[in-house]
Amino acid sequence: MSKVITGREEDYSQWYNDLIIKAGLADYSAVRGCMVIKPYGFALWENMRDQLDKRFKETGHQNAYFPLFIPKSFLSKEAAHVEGFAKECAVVTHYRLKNDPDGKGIIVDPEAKLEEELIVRPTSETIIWNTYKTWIQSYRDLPLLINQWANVVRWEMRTRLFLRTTEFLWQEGHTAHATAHEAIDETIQMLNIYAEFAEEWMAMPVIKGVKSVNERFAGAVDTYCIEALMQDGKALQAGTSHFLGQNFAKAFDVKFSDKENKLDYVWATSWGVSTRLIGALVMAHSDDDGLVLPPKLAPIQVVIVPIYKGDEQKSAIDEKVHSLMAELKALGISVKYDDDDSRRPGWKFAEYEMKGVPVRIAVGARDLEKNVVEVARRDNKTKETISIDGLAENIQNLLNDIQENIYNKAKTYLDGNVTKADTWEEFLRLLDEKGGFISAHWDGTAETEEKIKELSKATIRCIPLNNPKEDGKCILTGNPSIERVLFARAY
RNA sequence: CGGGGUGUAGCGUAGCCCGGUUAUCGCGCCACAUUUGGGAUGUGGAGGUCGCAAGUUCGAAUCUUGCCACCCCGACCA
Repeated sequence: MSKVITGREEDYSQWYNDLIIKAGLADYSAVRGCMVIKPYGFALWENMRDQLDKRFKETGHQNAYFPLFIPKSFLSKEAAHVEGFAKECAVVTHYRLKNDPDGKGIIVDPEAKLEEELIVRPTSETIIWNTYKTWIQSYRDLPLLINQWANVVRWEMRTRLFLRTTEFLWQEGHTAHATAHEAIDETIQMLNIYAEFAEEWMAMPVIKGVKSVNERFAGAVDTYCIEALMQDGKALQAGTSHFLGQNFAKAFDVKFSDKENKLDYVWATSWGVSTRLIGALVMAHSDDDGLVLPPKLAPIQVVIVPIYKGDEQKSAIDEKVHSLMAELKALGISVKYDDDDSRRPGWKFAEYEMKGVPVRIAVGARDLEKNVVEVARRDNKTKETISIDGLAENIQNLLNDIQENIYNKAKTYLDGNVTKADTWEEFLRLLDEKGGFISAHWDGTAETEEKIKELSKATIRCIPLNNPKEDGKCILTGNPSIERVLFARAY
């Protein structure tokens, strides 16, 4: 286990920040709480986005785009929704600047005050449901299955690269259905897509579950989520899928005529994942040497480093590498040849380890004589000398091995860190000494949940799907309980 | 908004307590040479409103006051 991960919380934060900046994923910007996603980080996001987008389309969804600005009055139409987001909204009040009459630069023109203020969307339910009202009249218009890729703004007190920034990128799906049953099926379907993506692509095992009332999305009937476990023992909500019931349909008066010509409100879902997934990826797999990226998402899957003395050796290596790259690319493997002469091999080795490139191939004159190359894998840092014949296929297999190995390692960690607690003392001790998820009985009341949070800083992450029923006593109050739920300290 | 901390070159810093020539060092950057199998070496060079403003003083990175920004911890949260 890493030094940094067992260390103090502050050190871990520092390490996380430094790693993201050093690996070239992102950087803080001139704007408070906002970050610049750098090309390497964005390439990673694009890979995630493409795969998710493909799954959305396979399940019948279409992309669309709705406005960045939301009239203030829209936000207040759903009571719980406005309550949940009011405290973190950026508000546009004016539409013009002018020169300061005192000659000191530029000021907001007081003449240009907006009649109604605009909110920079913290999420798009309201503007979307306002639009859906005009799109939906009949059951023939349903289901309406829309997704949008967008940015949103939430004015959080404290920010943290990728995990919580003032502006972030995400996708938000918003669907309308004729029946509650169908909407719930959609909610679960999307949750499953997120879980599969996390596990198969990010190599990050997750627990699927449903949120308690306190942790539920503002305006939802039920919030389903995937929860992942970071290497420092804290949980991270990696995606959510909400069954909204008829709350937004009622707030925005979205009705449809069914086959019997009866008028009813539609049933809704919304679901989203964000660039937070990149933060999750970093904290799930990284080690003291830098990032460890799963091959399926790595912007660069293979890097080739030449080792040579003089032009003659270099051109012999170039020739071999170019044919090798063609073979790798033919198998759909993204490969970079770093023959930058201003960096030495050792520097490059360290650099690509920091960046989490899954496989490194070193080719030198010595190797060419023997028709071999040195292949190093990032996940377990082992090196092997492999024949150039059939190398591309071997690399492809190796990438699959690495993907699997990273997942298995994370899975073992997760499985080993879901611990049962039956007394309050044990609960606190586990949180402090071990971390991870604590499976414990809870009396089901919001008050108890709140009290537990106050006393221990742990929240209910979820009630796992298919959770076994089991009679017990609440960890705090001793009141009767019908099942265990998962607690953790979380990001 | 509370607690803690930091602002000096692209990055990291010394100097501040105890005011005094041309602001220290390392990394990085530019040029040349030698190098290249785990973050090379030498020589030369460029790069600074010492966070901002006012004050004290013959003289301020250094002292005083005010302000600003950022980071960490807490409340809030995808």
